[in-house]
Amino acid sequence: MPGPELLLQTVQKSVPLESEEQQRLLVAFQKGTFPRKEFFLRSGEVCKQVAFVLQGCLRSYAVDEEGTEHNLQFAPEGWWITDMNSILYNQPAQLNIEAIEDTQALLMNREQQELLFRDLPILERFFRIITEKSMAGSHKRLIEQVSVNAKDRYIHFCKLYPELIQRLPQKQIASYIGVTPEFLSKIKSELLKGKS
Amino acid sequence: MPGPELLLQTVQKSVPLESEEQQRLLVAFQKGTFPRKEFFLRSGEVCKQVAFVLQGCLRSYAVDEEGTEHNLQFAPEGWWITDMNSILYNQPAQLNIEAIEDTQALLMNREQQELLFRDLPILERFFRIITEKSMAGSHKRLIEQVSVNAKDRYIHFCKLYPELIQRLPQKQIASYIGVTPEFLSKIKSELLKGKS
DNA sequence: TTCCTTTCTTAATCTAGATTAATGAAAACC
DNA sequence: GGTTTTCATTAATCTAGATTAAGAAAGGAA
Repeated sequence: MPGPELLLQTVQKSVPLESEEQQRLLVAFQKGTFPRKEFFLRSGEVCKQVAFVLQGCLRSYAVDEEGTEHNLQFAPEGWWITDMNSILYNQPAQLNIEAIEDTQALLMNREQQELLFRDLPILERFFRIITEKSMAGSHKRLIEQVSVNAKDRYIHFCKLYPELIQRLPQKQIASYIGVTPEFLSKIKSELLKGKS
Repeated sequence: MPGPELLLQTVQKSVPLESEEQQRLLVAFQKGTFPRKEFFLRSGEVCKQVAFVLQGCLRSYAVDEEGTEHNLQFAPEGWWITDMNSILYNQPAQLNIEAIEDTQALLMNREQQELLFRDLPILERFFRIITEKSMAGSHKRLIEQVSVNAKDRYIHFCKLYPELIQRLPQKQIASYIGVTPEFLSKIKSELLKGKS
């Protein structure tokens, strides 16, 4: 059962917080526990909350017409995750967000967040900053997806998230880089041949 | 030569502004003029500014190893555009941002923007909100790219941006939806056949 | 230990979309 | 107003990655 220290640390990497501000921040959240395979959000529901992962790992994914899952994001410890389209526009989520491992998270709903911004403008700054950063990340991801082939996307993923390679089943990584598990298997065996 | 009214209108769709606040906002910007084919940003440069388009249209694109261009975003009147990765981390831009038409824009550099946030927290709110929205848009785009086929991506683009279909050369749209101009041509002829 | 489910691998075949090439039509430029 | 780039189209061929199928490994639960 990890405490909320990771959240305070994370926020304070971007903006300084007094002790009372820290308290005010924490009361905006509630704790959430998600055993492996349980859902934080199911597509069709309206997403009301943003999650900050303390332990474990969540993933967000969309399902296409053929029923194939496409991973959008992994959220291990210290990451934020939500369905921005659903929460912003109050629309049914296209995304599912599911625990890949037993997960502990801090959850904050939108109204709480807006009250928080009203009380502590510094936290509006924090969220402005992390939203800019995740915007930048999302752009990088899109560029990579359209302008790099599958093998190089895999190589890049390995460099960028070495700990996730250890931690996650290959099929989850395949779904993230946008190939079938069979093709990822082929890529890996080619890489092994090439190296030895 | 359009004035800055479009900017004030746009901001005030999200947050209210007093008259003095409006003035303070405007002085953070300078005017920029980009004849067709001129660049607001070239890859390799460090991006220092965000642009708000008053008239005309910009596009951002990345170039892959084979030299193929991949359009990330179009910015017609009322849209914001920048290279978030470059401006945030002060790194050489991966993106090019070029005028597709003769373009008038308002430009603001990062330091100006930070001073603006310090003076007017309400504008930090505004940028928090539009960054959230563009984050949501970027996510939608990524999901679409990986889970929908080219024909349906084109159909969706036509619905979403009917005015751009009129305005832009097909090759720019092809590059945005992630196909070659030849294949888009094929898609279009199939759609025509199907309809008649 | 054994059974059951999930995951990974290999290989054959298939397909959406790329590439190449050639032609005609617009625009843009002088 | 001609000429030179740029753009759109069609068609033949090619390829990265999907699909299908089937076996091997590797957990988990009991």
